[in-house]
Formats: sequence, C-alpha cells, structure tokens
Amino acid sequence: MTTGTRKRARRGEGAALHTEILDAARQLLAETGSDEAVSVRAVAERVGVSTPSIYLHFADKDALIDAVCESVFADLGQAMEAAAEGVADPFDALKERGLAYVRFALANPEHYRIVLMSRGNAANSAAHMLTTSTYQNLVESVRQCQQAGVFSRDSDPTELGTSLWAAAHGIAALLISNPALVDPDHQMLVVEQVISAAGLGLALLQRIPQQAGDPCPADLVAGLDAALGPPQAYVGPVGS
Amino acid sequence: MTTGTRKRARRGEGAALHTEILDAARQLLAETGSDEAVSVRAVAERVGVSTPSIYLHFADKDALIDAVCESVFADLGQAMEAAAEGVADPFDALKERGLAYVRFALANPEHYRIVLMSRGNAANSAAHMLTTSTYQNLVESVRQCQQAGVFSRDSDPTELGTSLWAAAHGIAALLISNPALVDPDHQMLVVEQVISAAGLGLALLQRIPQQAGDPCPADLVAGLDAALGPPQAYVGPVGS
DNA sequence: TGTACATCAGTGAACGCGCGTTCACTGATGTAC
DNA sequence: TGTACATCAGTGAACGCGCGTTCACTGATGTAC
Repeated sequence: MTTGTRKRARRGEGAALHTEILDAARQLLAETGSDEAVSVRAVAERVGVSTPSIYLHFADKDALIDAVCESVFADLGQAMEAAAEGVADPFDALKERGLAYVRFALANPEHYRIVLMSRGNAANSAAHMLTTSTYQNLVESVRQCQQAGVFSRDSDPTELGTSLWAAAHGIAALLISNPALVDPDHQMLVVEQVISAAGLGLALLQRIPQQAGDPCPADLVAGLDAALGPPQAYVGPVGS
Repeated sequence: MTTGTRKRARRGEGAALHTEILDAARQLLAETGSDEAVSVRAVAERVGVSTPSIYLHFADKDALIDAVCESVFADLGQAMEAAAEGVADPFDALKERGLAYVRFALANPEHYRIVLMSRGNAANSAAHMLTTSTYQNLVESVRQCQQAGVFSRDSDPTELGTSLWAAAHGIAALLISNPALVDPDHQMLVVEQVISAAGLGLALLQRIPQQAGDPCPADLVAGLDAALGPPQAYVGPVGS
C-alpha cells in the first residue's frame, strides 16, 4: 500500500527525506500521542515511501523517536525564550518562561507527553537534558533572579530551576492527562496561580528563619497577615 | 510452560485467584513499569495458571490494568492519610500529605508511573478521580486550611487542591523520569522545598493586592525583604 | 450409603494481527573514458 | 558526443515475534435421589 507519489531524491539529497520522515513522525505523534502508535510502517506511509526506506535515514525506530523528541524539546525551549524576550525584570522573565512552558505543553499535548511524560527516550534523560540550551536558559534565568536579590546567591540555581520546573511540569502533566480537572475558563488562571506560587513560594521560603527550629505554621500565617493583610481569593493579574 | 503448582480452587473460592492475579500484576508492574510490558501471559505465568484463566476473573486486559490502578491509587490515599493523622495544625497536615504523596511515588515509581503518568486507564480520569476518597481527603485538608485562615474562604478548595497536587505531581514525576536530576542526598530536601513553596506561595499570592494593577515584582520582593529580611539558601526544616 | 449427574474452575492449542527488521533486488542518476 | 559502468536511493516480499483473545475440552467438586 505504498503510494509511490514521491519522486526519488537526486544524489546527495537524501537529507530531504530525512526531514520529511521527521515531520511525518511528529505529525503522527500529534495525532496519536503515543510512541507505540507511531509505527515505522505508519511513518513510511505518511511520507509516501516504502517501509524499509526509513532505515536508510534512521538506524532504528528508537533513533527516529529520539530525533522527534529532540526537535520538540528544542521548540519548547524556543517558545520559552520568545516569551521572555524583552522582559526587563528577571522575576517577571522567569514567570513568562514558566507560562510559555505550560502553554506549549497544552498546545502540543501529545508531543509534550512523549518527550516529558513517557519513559526511555534519550532526550528525556538527565545527563542529556542538563546540557540542552532549553535547560541552561532556565538556569540562567534563575541566576539573574539571584543577582536581582529575589533568591539567595548562596542557593544552587539548578536546584531552584528544578523546583520551578517541577511546578510547571506538574500542572502541565495533570491538565494533559486530565483536562476536565479544572473548568476550561479557569484553566489558564490555575496555571498562572501555580507558576506564580512556585516562584513566590521559593522566595518566601528563603526568608523564613531556619535556625531556631520550625516557626510554627500558625505564627507564620499570622506574620503574613500582619504584614500583608488577610487572604483574598485569587482572581489573577489584571494584565492577562 | 504453565507451572501447574497451584491447586484448583474450591467452589465459590474463585475470588482468591482474583486477588492473586491482581497481586501478580502489581508485582510485574513494579518490576517493569509499563502496562505494555505486563502481558496477560506474563501475569498468568507469575500466578502459576494458564493464560485463559485470567479471563475467568477479568473481562480483558484493560479491566485488569484498571483494577491494578484502582488499588495503587487507594494505597496512595492511605499513605497520605496515615501521614496526616494526628497532625493538629491544618497547614502542617496539608504539607505532610504532600510529602507522603511524593514519598509514595518515589518508593513505588513504576506503580506511580502507570497510574498517574500514563494515558488511558479508567482510574486516571477526571470524572472518576474527583470521586475518590484520596482526592476528597485532599480537598477536605485544604478546606480546613481555609477555616484556619491560611487560605481565603472565598477560594474554590478543589482549585487550590489541584494547584497543590500539581506541585507534588511535578516533582514526583520529574524525579521518577529522571532520578539523576538532583543529587540523591538533596532529593528529599528539594521535594520538601517544592511542597512547602507551593503551599506558602499560594498563601502569599492571596495576600498580594490584585485590584490596583500588578504590583511590580521588584516592589514585591522589596516588601518581602522589608518584612522578613533578605533571602537565605534553604537548608530545610530543623525537624526532618 | 452409593451412584449418576450438573456445575464450573481451569486448560491446551490455535486464531489473526501488527510490529520491527532484513535481504536480495531495481532502476534512475551521475561519471570515466 | 556516445557508451559502459559504478553508485546509491528506494523497493517488495518475507522473517520471526509476542501479543490479546477464543474455543472446545477436562476433570475435580459438590448435589440429588
């Protein structure tokens, strides 16, 4: 059932098919959302080429899936950078990155799922991830917040970055697995709440005295009330 | 290759095999961590029974996997309740629930993975999840924090619960996918930081004036500094 | 108490399926002379 | 300019595999008389 509509590549133009295969795999992934469902056969058919042709361009199925993950992860990083571009305040920039992260995840749920919610692809491995510019940019963003006095300069920026990442990943993953968990109208509000709370919470946590035993939580809350007033239901920032 | 070591159940004792199958599936899942890897054949062999016997107790493979998820999710809920038991302060109790959640996830990574990180099992569906006591207990815990003045009484407790859940799920999922992301010695410290920051962050967020436009983040941080002093690197609560 | 029979937990063998991968091949493209 | 040849992108058919599931069966257990 090969379609045969494709023209054969000229000498040295094999790279074109390489890209087409990658794109087709991404497409298929977006439609099905599972690497199990993206079969070598299906990719070949989508491209309009015979199944064994895939092996001319990728060593095996894993290599293909890994390449897809790599490219999705790079796009995620780009979305984050674009969102932070031109934002002067580093704490704001950090938040924008976080929001862009979740926006990307919700806009590309099936891609996000395979890159960050499934097991055993090379892209999703600590050793590799820590070297990506996507992650390095996040850490750099945290570092700028440390310089600006939001977080302590004595903290490990990668550790803070991981904590913030966890918040973004958590709400993204939860909403992807379970879109009905929150009312669609409130969805971005909840996302924003989670992202903001993670950043503010870490900043606050670093300002609570740790030496003299746990300040009891009731006192802590009383302190917040004294300084800032009683809590109000969150209705989101005016600007969004 | 059926082992045949089992004795046949007496009349009306079919339920025993039902339980044995469930346990074997959980065992297998813990070893492999993927519902794809848990095959009906493998489960049958583990129990010491022929493959078709499984169908005497479960309609099909999905029903079996769903039953496993159900039971894991119930255990998770129990772990959370046990951790919160006897903790007087509701904000503390909420935190203990969160810590227990992540501890359970890290102790049972493969079980956690299939219940909360994979797609398409009945247990992991919003409609069902919202009715579980595991989730209801979390919401109740949030509600008690509202009564105690930690969070506004005007907030939606399920929405706050979801936000807190996101933080716990995020760090759990990240560390399960990627254990090397943080130094093992710091692992629980990071977890605690994320959980605490989520709770504190939401409490703080509700105390920031929202009417008169965004308070600019620099002012916000300056306010924290004025009230509480400059940030210090987090070294964790004394008590843990 | 003994025997014929119904019940039902569990079995062995087979089904069709889609998968990743391999292999010997074809035939258009470019090159050497 | 023409021809023989090397190259290499792409193919068709087949491989073995493990899977979920079905089906006609077996034989121990309990029951009716």
